[in-house]
Parts: sequence; structure tokens; C-alpha cells
Amino acid sequence: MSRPTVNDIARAAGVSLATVDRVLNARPGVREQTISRVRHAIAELGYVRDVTAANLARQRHYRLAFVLPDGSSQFLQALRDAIAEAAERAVADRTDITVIPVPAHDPHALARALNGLDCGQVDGVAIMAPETPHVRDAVKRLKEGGVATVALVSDLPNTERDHFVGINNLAAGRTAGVLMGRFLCGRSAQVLVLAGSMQARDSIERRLGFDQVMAERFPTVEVLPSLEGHDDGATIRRAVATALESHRRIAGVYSLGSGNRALTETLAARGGGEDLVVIAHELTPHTAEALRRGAVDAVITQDVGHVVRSALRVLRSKSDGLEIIRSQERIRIDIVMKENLP
Amino acid sequence: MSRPTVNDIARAAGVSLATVDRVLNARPGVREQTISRVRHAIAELGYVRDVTAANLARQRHYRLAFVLPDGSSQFLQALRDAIAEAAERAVADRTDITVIPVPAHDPHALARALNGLDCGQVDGVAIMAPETPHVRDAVKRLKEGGVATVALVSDLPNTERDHFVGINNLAAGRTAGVLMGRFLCGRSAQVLVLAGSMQARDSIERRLGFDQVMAERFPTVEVLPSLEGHDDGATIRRAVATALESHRRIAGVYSLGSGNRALTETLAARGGGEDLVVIAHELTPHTAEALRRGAVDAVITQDVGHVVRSALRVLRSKSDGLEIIRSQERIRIDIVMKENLP
DNA sequence: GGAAAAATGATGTGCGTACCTCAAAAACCC
DNA sequence: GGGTTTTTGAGGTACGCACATCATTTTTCC
Repeated sequence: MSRPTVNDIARAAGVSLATVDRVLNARPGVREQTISRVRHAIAELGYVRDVTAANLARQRHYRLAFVLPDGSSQFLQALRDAIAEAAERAVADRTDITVIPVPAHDPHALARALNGLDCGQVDGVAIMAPETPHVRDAVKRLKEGGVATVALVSDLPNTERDHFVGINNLAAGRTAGVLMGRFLCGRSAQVLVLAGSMQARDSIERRLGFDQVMAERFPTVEVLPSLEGHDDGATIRRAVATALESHRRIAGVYSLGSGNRALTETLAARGGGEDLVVIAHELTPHTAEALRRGAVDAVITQDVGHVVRSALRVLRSKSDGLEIIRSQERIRIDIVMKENLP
Repeated sequence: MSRPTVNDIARAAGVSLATVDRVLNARPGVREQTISRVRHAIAELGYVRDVTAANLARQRHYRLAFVLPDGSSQFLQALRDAIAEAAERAVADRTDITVIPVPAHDPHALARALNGLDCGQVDGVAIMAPETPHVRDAVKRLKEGGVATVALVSDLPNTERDHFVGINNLAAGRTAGVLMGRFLCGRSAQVLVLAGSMQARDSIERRLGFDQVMAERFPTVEVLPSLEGHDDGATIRRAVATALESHRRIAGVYSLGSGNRALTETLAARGGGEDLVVIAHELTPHTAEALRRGAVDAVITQDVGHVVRSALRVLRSKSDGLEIIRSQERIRIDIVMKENLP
């Protein structure tokens, strides 16, 4: 009544256990005809290999690594926390997780870190990095060494990565645009856009989506050129203050990436910005607090817990040569307002 | 180097394997002092029981049941699909899932179904049902029989259910309210509210949250009394049409539950409702399509896949007497617009 | 100090699978 | 038909743990 085992298959197919084992694990030395006999019995009885028992016997354990920038943004911190939490629970799934921090904005350090990975020592790598020739080469090397690779948060579309775990940033930008447009209620106003760096692919895509929607649906709104904050508080404060001075019709602010802390501080210092529509990315302790006190109206985000767990599932599957369930690995674009804060 | 096993613990604690086993599985006949020696060794070596090996040895398998209304709404259909998908994958986790459909709106059939569950045959039950005395008694009986129980989608707060898997419907209503208020852009207008039945606890809570926000933040908007559609297309069409006739300042529609198909059809037939703000609950093929063509502006929803997987995790943990990770089991209130459709 | 009770050790079996070895049977080739 | 190669069978060990039995040691108590 309960699940059939390899023994049941052997009996049903009229072969020995060893032959069933050979078929199941694609070992050589079995006639085509016998293979199909076994296959048939498997289908007949609805046999499903007990993966836990198999992994136990096989002593299989997955060695996975995360390569991340070592920045101190709250988003990165949240990501690291999620990885740490997943790492604890991953022990139960025979998965060892290593985090490899890489100095941000240092392509050479990144290349060194990626090339330092020994293909024999790692089964899969999740990489959060900008796409550069070095990265492309490193991913290629890993691929050739039989290591599964996924891009994390920011895609590496022109590499041989197996998968991308993260949101569609164009759609995220469009989502932000619609919220901004609707919240502005038809006012003919200006919108300030703040980015970390417009080099980053995710920032570019978000801005693009945002602009698309504004042009299509809210033509009375003028979207200003992106201010680049480069993750530096002082720079952001200065740039935002200057922009607010020189553009008198600013009614909305769209923050593409990090720097939300400096932004909201500057806006608060300015005062009287209660009717300013502020939309930001990434739910962090700080943006959550800003939502609570009304300093930010909406946050577009992705659940870092899901991102991490999805990356793990994908890396495990890929390193086993299995297919993934695409629908399950799609990361959603979350809209968070004060009312639906987790 | 790799994970320590029971043997390592025995050696480290200077006891035999049998004693370690007794401690690990809380068997009697071990001195306090010895227990703490073993505990200490476990902590020292960072031993974590290999749950998969343990379950293999124990021949443990989880028998879980879902008790659901047999209605044909797309939400229920999506829920059933998610359960079916989870059931397939659950085989790998030694989990057998049964779905017990119950005629909707029939308290006695529900009671019969719940009382028909043999506590010896089931380890956990997920129940989606309105809270009635019968249900309270049934949950109590299950609890006493050692069966884990969770409420699904709609809470059963006054029962002895172990957990609730679903969203905070008050917060969901508030979220809908804020979107409605902001999308109406300060117009002094009327909002139509459509419910399946105002008996259902989730509808009541959503309406309450919606009203709270409207009263607090959008006092110029008048929220009309709820129309009850009772999941019946004709009734909904008639009620909505009549309401649109008699209230000339309706600028928004809030649909609390099911009946979205009949609603959007009626609105479309009426025509000229392009500037009508429509907010609905539950992302289904139909509401997704309505979002795409602009018939609905936003959908407040919960991911049924997450709901089902969370229910499974919780039922397994509870039936093992383990604690759950609350943060991981929190179901988010998702806001979906055309731009961030999955 | 001795009997009874409690605690601990030693050892074995089984869960479902992987993987290995060696022998036996079958198929193939000339 | 005899030799060679290929295919199949039989059996064992291991993975990490649960659970059972029985023997032995230690503790407790009068």
C-alpha cells in the first residue's frame, strides 16, 4: 500500500535488484530491452525514488557559495541575514553554505574572488555582481568546471549563468511609475529620481520602466534626470537639497536604489513635504520605519528570504542536473505600504 | 569535518550509543547528570539530528488532510491546484495529502466531514471553514486526539487550532482602503462595496479595515453599505446594476471576496466606467485578466502556493511537537497591479 | 552488606537506497 | 562448438538513525 521500493520494482520487472539499480542510476551494461522492462515496471507501480534515503546512502552534500559585495547597505545586511538563517536550516538538507564578501566597486577583487573558487570544492555559486568581462569569463570557467551558477538580484544575461534569481527590474520601475503617477493625482509636477549609480543594470532598467509609464500614462509629469548618490550620505544630501532648490515644482521623489536614509533625512530637514509622494526600493528596517511615519508612501521590494531560498533550490537542482519548476522560482515584485507592512 | 553523528556524541560524552539515543528521544531511565553530559556534548560538537535519516529509520510519514468548501470559485480552484501540486512534491517529504471537499454553506455536512476524521489515521488537518460551534467542537476533538490543526485563509480564533495560515484581513482591508482613497484623488465620491456574504469573518474584517482607513484619511468619500452577492452571478449583476442606478456619485468599487466575474461584466456592460476605481481581492485568472485590460485597478491577494506550503510545514512541525519559525510562516498581503502581475 | 531498583552498555535489526565485487548466465562471433 | 564479450544475478556494506533486547554495572535503601 505504501510507496513501492526498488525491491518491488525488481520483482515486478522480473529482474534482480542490481539491474534495477543499474537502470535507475544509468549505469552501463544493461540491454535496451531490459531497461524498458524496468522502466515499465517503474511506471506501472508509480515508483518514486526516495530522495532522502538516496541522499543518505550517497552521502551527497551540497557545497554552495554566495559571492556578495561587502557593502553596508541595509539591503545587503538583510540579504546576509537571510543567507545566515537559510544556512542554519540548510544543514538539515545536507547543504553547506559559504559567503564570500567582495569589496564593492572593485572589479579586480571580484575577479580574484570568483577565480579563487575551486570547481572541485564547490557545487554551486550565487553571484551578485555587475556584469563585466571578468565576470563573464569567471562564470564560463565555473560552468566548464561543472559548477552551477545563478545571478542574484542583478542579472548577468550575457553570461552562461544557469538562472537569474530576482525581480524583473523593468517591471519594478513600471510599478513604481504607476504608483507615482496615480498618487500625484494628475498634478503637472516634477519628479526627482535618485539612484546609487546609473552604471548598475538594475538601476538602468528601473529608470527605464519608470520613464515608460510616465510618458505613456502621465504625460503632465516631468521626470528629472537621475541624481547619482554613489551610496554616499553627504553626496546624496547635497544633491537632493540642490535639486529641491532649483526645481520648484517637485511633487514626487523616486529612489531607485540605496541611499534612502540620507534621502528621507534631507526631505525631513526641508520640512513641509507632507504632500510629497516618495517611492523607494527595498524594504529594510529603515524604509519600513519611513513607511510607518509617512515619510515614504510606497516601497517596491523583493523578499530576500525568497530570493535566498530560491537560489538554494535552483543551485541544488542544477548541480544534480535536474530541471527547476520555473513558476515556483519566480520572485514577485512586492508593493509595500504602511498598511501591509509585514 | 562533516556533521557529527550520534557516535561522535557518544564518544565525546563518554557514554554508549544507547544512552545517547535515550537522551535524544527522551526515553526514560537516564540520570539527570548523564543527560546533561550528553546535552553538553551535543552543544559542544554542534550536533544536529539528521532528520531525513531519522525519518527513514522511524518510517515516519505524515498524513495530512485539507478540508475545503467544494465551491467553484477561481480562488478555491487555485487553492486546490496549489494543494495538488504540493501533494506531488510532498511525496518526497514522506507526506500524504488528502483533500476533503465539503458542500459550501452546509454546517452539518462540514461537521460530519470533520467528525469523520479518525484521529488515529491523520496527523494534521488544515481547515477552511466559517467558525461555528460545530467546528469549535470538532477542532477540540481533533486536538484531544493529538491531531495538529491549522485554520486556512479564514481564521478560527476561538478554537484550539494550533495556527492560522492566511493574511490579516483587517490589514488587507486597510490596504485596499488606502489604495482606493489615493486612487480617488480627493474626489468626494461614493464607493460601492460588494461582498459574498457578510457572515464570513474575512469579509467582515476586510470591510472594517476599509472603513477605518476611509474614515480616518479620506472623509470626503462615502462608503455605501455592502451588497451581498452570495456567490451568485445573477444576484450580483442585479444588485450592482441597481446600486449604480440609485447612487449617481459612485466612483469606486471595492469587491471584498468572490463574484469578481459578474462584477466586472456588469461594469463593462454599463460602459463609460473608465474612471471608476475598482479594487478586488484574490488574484485568479479572471482578476489577472481584468487587471490586464484595466477593468480592475488593483488586487489585494495572498499567494495560495505559500499558503499551502506554509500549512504543510506547520502541520508537520506541530505533529512532531516542534515549534515553528513564526517569521517564515507569515503570509504577506500582496498588492498586484497590471505592472507587477506575476 | 545484601537485595532491589535504577542506570548504562553491548549488540542487533531495519528503513530505502547507493555502490561494489564476484560469479553465473546469456548472447555474440568466427 | 568453443571462446569472448556482454548482461544479469547474488550478496554484502554503508549511510545516520530508531528501537528493541538482554546483560552488566552502579546506585539506592533498609
